Amino acid sequence: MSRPTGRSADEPPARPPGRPTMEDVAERAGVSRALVSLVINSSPKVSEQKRRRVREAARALGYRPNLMARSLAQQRTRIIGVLVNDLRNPFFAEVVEGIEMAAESGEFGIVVLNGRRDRGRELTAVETLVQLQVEGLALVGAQLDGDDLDEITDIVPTVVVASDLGRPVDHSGVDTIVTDGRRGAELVVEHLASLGHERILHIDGAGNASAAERRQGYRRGMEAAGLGELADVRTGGDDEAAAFAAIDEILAEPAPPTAVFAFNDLLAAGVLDRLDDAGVPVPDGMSLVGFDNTFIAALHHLALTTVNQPRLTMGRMAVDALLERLNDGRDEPVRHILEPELVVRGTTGPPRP
Amino acid sequence: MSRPTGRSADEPPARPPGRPTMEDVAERAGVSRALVSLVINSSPKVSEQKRRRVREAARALGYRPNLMARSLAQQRTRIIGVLVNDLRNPFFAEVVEGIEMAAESGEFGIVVLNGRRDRGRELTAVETLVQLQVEGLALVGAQLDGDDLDEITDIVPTVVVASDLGRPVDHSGVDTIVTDGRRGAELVVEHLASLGHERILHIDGAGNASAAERRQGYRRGMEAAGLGELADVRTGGDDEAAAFAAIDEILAEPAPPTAVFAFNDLLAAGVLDRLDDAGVPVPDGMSLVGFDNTFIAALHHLALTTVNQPRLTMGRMAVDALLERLNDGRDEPVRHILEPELVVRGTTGPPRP
DNA sequence: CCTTTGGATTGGAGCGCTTCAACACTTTAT
DNA sequence: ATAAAGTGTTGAAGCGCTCCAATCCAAAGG
Repeated sequence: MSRPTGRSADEPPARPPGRPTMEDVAERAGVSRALVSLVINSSPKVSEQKRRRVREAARALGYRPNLMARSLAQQRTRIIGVLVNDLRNPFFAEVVEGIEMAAESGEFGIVVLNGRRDRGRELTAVETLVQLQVEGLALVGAQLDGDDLDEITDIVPTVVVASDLGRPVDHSGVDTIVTDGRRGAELVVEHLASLGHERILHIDGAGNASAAERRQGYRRGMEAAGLGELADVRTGGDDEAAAFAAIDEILAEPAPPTAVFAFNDLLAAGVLDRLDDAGVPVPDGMSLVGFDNTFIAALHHLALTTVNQPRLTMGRMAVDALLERLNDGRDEPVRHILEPELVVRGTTGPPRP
Repeated sequence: MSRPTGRSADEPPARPPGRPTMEDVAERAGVSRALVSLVINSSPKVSEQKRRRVREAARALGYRPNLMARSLAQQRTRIIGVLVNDLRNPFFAEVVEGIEMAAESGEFGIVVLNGRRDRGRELTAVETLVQLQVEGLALVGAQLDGDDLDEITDIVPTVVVASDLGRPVDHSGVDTIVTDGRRGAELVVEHLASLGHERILHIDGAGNASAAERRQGYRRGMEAAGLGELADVRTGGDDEAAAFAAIDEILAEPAPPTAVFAFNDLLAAGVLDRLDDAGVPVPDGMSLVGFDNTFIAALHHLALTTVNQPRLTMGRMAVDALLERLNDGRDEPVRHILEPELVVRGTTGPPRP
């Protein structure tokens, strides 16, 4: 009575809509679904003969495993979620590349979501990633703060790259990979001061994640150089456009600065453009320093003095931090603070006498 | 039948590891799993009272729906997969932003995978996206050709952006959004020729997806200008470094060109650097044109003459094309060919007499 | 009073896969 | 010969969710 392959007239062959599933492959190869699964996952305990038959059937049908189903059954996704502040900023794009490369060699995939400089979007993006069941979360230059992450971090290991949650007190689930922005800013001021500059202005990153740190470094540097009361910070942002207003303002003043330290390279490029418009020569009329050492700074025609951050390394370290938690079970937070490096190019020189 | 170690018979439900599921929420709210599902999907047919109780329970437990499970059950993901040639190229990054924005307003999410200029990686990336069950596929500047996509395109609607599969003959599942690269290149040559240049060299994009088209446009332009036999193409690539060798070669020749048309802005920036190294003034000693009109070209210190491509628009159109297939059931291919626009800046001028 | 109606709720059958205990068969040890 | 110890293979129980048909219950209609 029980015919195994009893497909009688009342049951149509059934290739309704949809792609072939494991079931289809199994049927075509004349084996069980379980065996197909073993073959797909290249288990060693499958006879060469069946393995071939299954492979053959899979190819013939154009079978592709359904990652969603697999993840669900397996209770893991092997995906690292990446939230990036702004993909248009080459600095972040390169950090992400570093993350991607490292993830790849750790057998993980990544899913990148772009916050597009909007904190609200960052929040929903993180939520999406968590719901996607990512096994680790890398926040690149995120503007989110500790409170936003409170709930998240004890659900999924998190690493914050190229920005900082500030006091990492109660966030034992969060690792941090940053370049020391304070120190970087100090280096900048030291450099400018040693060239003889006194009126050194900082155009900051406004609410940007690393802005506070660099501001602080700037202030400290000014004080250390005995220029404490000349310290002057203007609100900028994180792209070229943000620089314009600040520069216009400065140039209209009675005693403009002789040097400008911009929050990042993009901003510095904007400053450079605006100074150009105004006919102020750089560095003779004004010295200028950026931050990040993106490829833009290296362009000979800009030759921007800046502060280097090792982007690929940061990306790699971020993934390593995650993998240590995932694979080795580490559960205390780590903080890697990388040394920034001043890169002197052509936009800085002694002030005009 | 001895059972070595195991859960005792009176084992309480426990909260093993793992996040709360719908089941947990249902239990806490004293309702069925189905009802919780309805609430989560904001179905109108739920009493206000139960809705509140479920919401409450969900919040208390920190419940987050599992997107994998949902997609599996629902048989759809609402995800558009994006494969991008190179995230470090601001041009592609902006196209992706356009895609992301459009997808968002169409209630789709996107997953971006980076090919990192490697065709093999592109292939596996596409495979991954398909397995992820994306509902649409956007290939941005991909190097893949028709054969690679043969199987893919009748599984999932595909749109090729900013590159071209060439003859779209048998690929009725593929839409195309491109700027007319041939025309763009012609515009460049026209511009240079009208300035009086004759020895106009093209440093191409090597195997890059849009390279052939621009090469062709260059050749046509040269012929149209009566400069056909002066046409000269050198192998470049798609980043700054690729330009160096070509420039060194050119400058060593007896009769170097008076103008260079580079495959894209990045390459042009490399050319500019190298010319700078060699002490060749631009545009007086050499005119230079890029392609893409990325923000780099707009920097005053480069002021690169280039060809604009409407990146955000391209991204939007790509998503629209996909949505037309997904939502409206269109099934013939469309090809949108956008008009390129020459942007004249400071790197082009008449040749030195 | 019973039936009808319709809104609110629920049971249960999947979605495509993994996984594990159990089962056939060898092969080897006893 | 039988028991023990492998090999391959498979049935079936999930993974967390959706969704349809069935059920329940009150209010309305006859």
